[in-house]
Amino acid sequence: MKYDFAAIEKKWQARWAETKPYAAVTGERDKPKFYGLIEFPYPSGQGLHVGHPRPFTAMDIITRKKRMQGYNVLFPIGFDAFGLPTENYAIKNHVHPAAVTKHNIENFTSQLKMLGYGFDWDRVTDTTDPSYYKWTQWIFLQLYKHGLAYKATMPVNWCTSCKCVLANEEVVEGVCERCGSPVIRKEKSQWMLAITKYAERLLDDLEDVDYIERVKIQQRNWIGRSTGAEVTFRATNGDGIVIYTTRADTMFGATYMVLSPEHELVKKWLPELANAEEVEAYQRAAAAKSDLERTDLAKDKTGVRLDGVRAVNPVTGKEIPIFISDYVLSTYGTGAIMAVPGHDQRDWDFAKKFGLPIIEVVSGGDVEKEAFVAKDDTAIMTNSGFLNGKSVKEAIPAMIEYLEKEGIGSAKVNYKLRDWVFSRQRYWGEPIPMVLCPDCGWVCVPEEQLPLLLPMVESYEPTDDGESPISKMTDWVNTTCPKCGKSAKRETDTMPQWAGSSWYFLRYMDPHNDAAPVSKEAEEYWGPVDWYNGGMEHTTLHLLYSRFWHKFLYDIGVVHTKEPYAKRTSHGMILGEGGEKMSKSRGNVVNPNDIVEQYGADTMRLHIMFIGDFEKAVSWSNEAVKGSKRFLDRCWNLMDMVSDEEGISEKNAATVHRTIRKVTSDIDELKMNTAIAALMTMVNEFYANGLSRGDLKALLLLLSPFAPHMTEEMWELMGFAKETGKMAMQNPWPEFDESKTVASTVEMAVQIQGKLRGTINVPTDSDESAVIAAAKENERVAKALEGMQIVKTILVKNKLVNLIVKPAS
RNA sequence: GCCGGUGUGGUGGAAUGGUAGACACAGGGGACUUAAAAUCCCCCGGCAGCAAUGCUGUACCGGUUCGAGUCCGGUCACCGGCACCA
Repeated sequence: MKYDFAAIEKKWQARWAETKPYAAVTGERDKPKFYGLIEFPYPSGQGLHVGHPRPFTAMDIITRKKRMQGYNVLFPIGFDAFGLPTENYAIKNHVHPAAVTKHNIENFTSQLKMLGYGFDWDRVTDTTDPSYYKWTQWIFLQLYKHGLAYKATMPVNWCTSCKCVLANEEVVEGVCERCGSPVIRKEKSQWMLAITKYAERLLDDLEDVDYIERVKIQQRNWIGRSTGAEVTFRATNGDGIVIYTTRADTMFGATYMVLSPEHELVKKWLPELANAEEVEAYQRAAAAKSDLERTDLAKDKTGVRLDGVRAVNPVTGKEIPIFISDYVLSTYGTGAIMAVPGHDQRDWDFAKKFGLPIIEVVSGGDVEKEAFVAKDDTAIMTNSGFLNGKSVKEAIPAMIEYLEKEGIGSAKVNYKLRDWVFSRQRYWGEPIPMVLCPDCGWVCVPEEQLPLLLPMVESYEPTDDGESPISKMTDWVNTTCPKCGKSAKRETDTMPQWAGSSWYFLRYMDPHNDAAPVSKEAEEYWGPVDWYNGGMEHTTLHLLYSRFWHKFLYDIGVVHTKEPYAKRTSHGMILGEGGEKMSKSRGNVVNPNDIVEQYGADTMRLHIMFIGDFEKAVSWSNEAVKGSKRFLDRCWNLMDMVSDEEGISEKNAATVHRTIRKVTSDIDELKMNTAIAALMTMVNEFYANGLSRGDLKALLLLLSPFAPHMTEEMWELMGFAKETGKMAMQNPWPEFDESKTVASTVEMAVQIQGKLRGTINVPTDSDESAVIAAAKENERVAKALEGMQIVKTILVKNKLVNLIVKPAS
């Protein structure tokens, strides 16, 4: 009988839809729970591409194995469906984004079902469903009520093409992460979320979670904690200028100061400056620069000296000039620095350009050539009064202690992380449930009025003045103040795409709850997510944002754990043939549908796992898929050669037990490629030795997470389903017997001086004398030993023996 | 510049400090077949050799070790992240 994958896959998918073997049971106490999560897809119009099945199949395999190991498994799926591509498609084709979304979700759903994933389809969550975004809005209101959401006018990243504000995390190398258009700075009033208040916890709690190291490192870098000191410099007009420095030790070398162009003291001082016009011109020029231009011009320092105000270095007592320059950022530290050109390269560059004095206060370099920035023990303070002779490491705390005693400074921790710009001037997102009343200011939409539905509009086009399309819907915008009843206006901006995805994993636990985002009972049972796999590109966006929301929900008692995800792993990208990124323009996009049609879902699943190291990028090869199909064919054909023998056969025992051990541990370690290789080896052995019914049974159970359709069909055809009364996937995961993994004889390597000279077959666990005796009988070894005497032997049991020899005397 | 990662056959990739190249793809040979496909079996890093076998080989240079793809020091190349963060 031929392996008719199309019919088999259709049959089993229908049976699973009917019997729901993947349903998770909230509150099941007889089994341990396991919550496996994958990042829910954005339902794009192109449908699933080969990038999706990689993480999905891996977690499907993990959760299938967990079920067989007796866990109550939650493996859910949903759709992160708000977002720009859908909106843009809707604009172009004059259809409502909701209709586009519905259509795309249907398409995705059928594709996911086609691949045979064991999702609990009764828990599907869609971020654009009002019954879902009701709770996204509710969480926003809680954030607002706890002072973590606020409206602020500030320079924000503005995408010139999307006509929309972007979060810092969405700007990559000065251009929009989505569309690649230049990003400029624009003063706008925006909703902000105070993620910086959680910076320390987001950093510290990384210690308690099992994330792969590069994710932790990337989050740490993004949060960017630095320790230093804040110091007040006195200006000649009496004002205090607060600066932040990590190098308090170098204060004796501070020969000038720099404020960011946007610094408030500059505005205050303008009237008393002799060159106010020049200063204002510089400020205007800096504001007009895009992020890209700011970084492009990094090499060439610009700035203007403030003519009329100077500062006093508090440790030297000397008067020093003050500049404004855009190399000092308004958004980090205090927006003002003391410049130490001898020991900071940026200050050095600026000082050289403006002819400012450079003083060496740390010896060891040549400050005439470049800034000397070393901080190790060999760097010794000089020209620095009471610090002279100390190392930099000693000098920093000594100076901070001095500053604190004098009352002019104190230790300070700073973070690179900025607050999260939370409003978007687009249609297809969650409306922000706030009302602006001329008398009461910002007022929350009452919780009982949620969800605040998106209004139907005629056009979704963003406006050139940077207002949301909803702003034109006067019926919707004009409302009454929930507090005082007077006429008021609704917020017309919507939430960013990251809002809905910041808590969706909680909704899966209790997807139909209308009284709370998630019930206490369900959250306490399922939380936290045991294993979350997703892309590296979400490390500083989604992953950080959702940790922040979760910590907030913890603080207000919605969830019982500080961290949402106990474990986080990450998959590499699937590249096109030749290692290039898949893209429509290159024409190298692989559609999973085509693979499934040609080879079947089981082959697709198996191959995407076999293709290479899960964590690394791999290139897709249409040719290589055949190998995975061939393997499944070989498995199928085993049915023709299986003997009547029940139980694991004697001749295959070592192979079978070893394979069970290998596959079991490899799945847990996400080494699917070597797990499959081990299964292939086992099948090759079966072809060489023949196999029993028990051998085949073990193979089917081990293979069932990878190729669930074919294994169920074979399980049934072989009569195993009748015997056990269960589908293969409902049987216990096979156990291995360590004692049976070893064969009676082993092949050992014989080395002489560390070089391989031959191999010998000896009984397992042979001792040194037996091994050496056997080695001497080996022709090649004997030849190499001629005229030599053995002076030392190193024996690695059952592996190798290394003979150290010297010429016989 | 800073922080990560990677470098192994024609290709994708395996190797708790212990027989480098498992397992596959491609390629070559054979069996079956009227033939092809499919299937089954064998070979497949390089150099030399009919072969047995020998030498050599994991980006490069050096070190530690009985033994190094693996550990240490240095160099080069590529990939990812951050980037005027004081």
